[in-house]
Amino acid sequence: MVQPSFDAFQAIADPSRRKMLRLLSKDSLTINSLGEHFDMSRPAVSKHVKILHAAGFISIQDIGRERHCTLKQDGFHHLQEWIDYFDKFWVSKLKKLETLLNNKSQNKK
Amino acid sequence: MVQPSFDAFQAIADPSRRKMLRLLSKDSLTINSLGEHFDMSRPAVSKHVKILHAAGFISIQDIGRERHCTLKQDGFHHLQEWIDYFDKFWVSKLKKLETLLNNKSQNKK
DNA sequence: ATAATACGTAACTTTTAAGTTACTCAAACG
DNA sequence: CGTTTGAGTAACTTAAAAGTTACGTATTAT
Repeated sequence: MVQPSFDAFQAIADPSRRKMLRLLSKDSLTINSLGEHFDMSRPAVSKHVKILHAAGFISIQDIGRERHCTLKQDGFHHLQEWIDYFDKFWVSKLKKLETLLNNKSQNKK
Repeated sequence: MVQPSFDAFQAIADPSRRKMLRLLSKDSLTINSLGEHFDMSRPAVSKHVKILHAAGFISIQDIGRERHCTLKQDGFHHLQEWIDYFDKFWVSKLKKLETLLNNKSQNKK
C-alpha cells in the first residue's frame, strides 16, 4: 500500500467523487464512460479521477488510449481506521457507564 | 437521531475539525478551551463547532455562558454506513474469486 | 451597578476547490 | 497517412470555504 498523496477525507468530501466510487462499485469504467453519468466536462472528470487515485480509492490501468478505473481498498481502509479510533471511544464510554451502574446496584445491597 | 443539516463527509474534510473531534474524544470541552489548541480566532472555532454539530458529530450543552461540546455518534454512524456499502463490494468480489478458483480446481479432476 | 468573561453574528477578505475552454498528444481506424 | 477517438495539461473564471475584525449580548464576578 503506497502512501497516499491526497487526503482521503477531502477526496470523499465531493458528492461527484462519491458518486464515482458508487459507479465503480458496479463496474470498472473508463474516464469517458464514467463521465457519461455527470453533467460536467471531461477534463473535470479527469481531475476527480486523479484525486480519487491519489487518495488511494481507485487504481488505474492504461489499456491503449483508454484508462480503466477500478475500486481500490486503500482509501477505504484509511477511513475505517479513523472511525475505528472513535469506535473505541464509544466502547470505553459504555464500559464506564456499566461499571457505574454495577457500583450503584452494589451499594443498594 | 435527527436528520443532519450538514454533510458529514464535508464536515470531516477539514483537518482542524478532525483534530477537534480527537480532542473531544479525550474530554468534553467548551468553545474557548477547544480553541486553545488552535492557531485561529475564536469565531473561527465557533464556526467549526457549528458545522460539526450540524453534521451530527457533537452535541452541545449550554451551561450558563459556556457551551460544552461532547462527541456524538450520529455523524460517525453515517460514515460507517457509507463505508459498509463498499465493504460488501469487497466481500462479494472475494466470493467471486473463490467460486472461480473452485471451478478451476474442479475442472482439473 | 460595573467590569469581565464566554460566546454569537455580520460584513468583509483571502484562499482553495471546481469548473470551463482551448490546445496537445498518442492510439486506433479507414 | 490522414482522421477520429480517448485522454491530459494549461490558463483562466467562478463559487465556496475558511479566516479575519468589529460589534452585540447574555452570564458571572466584584
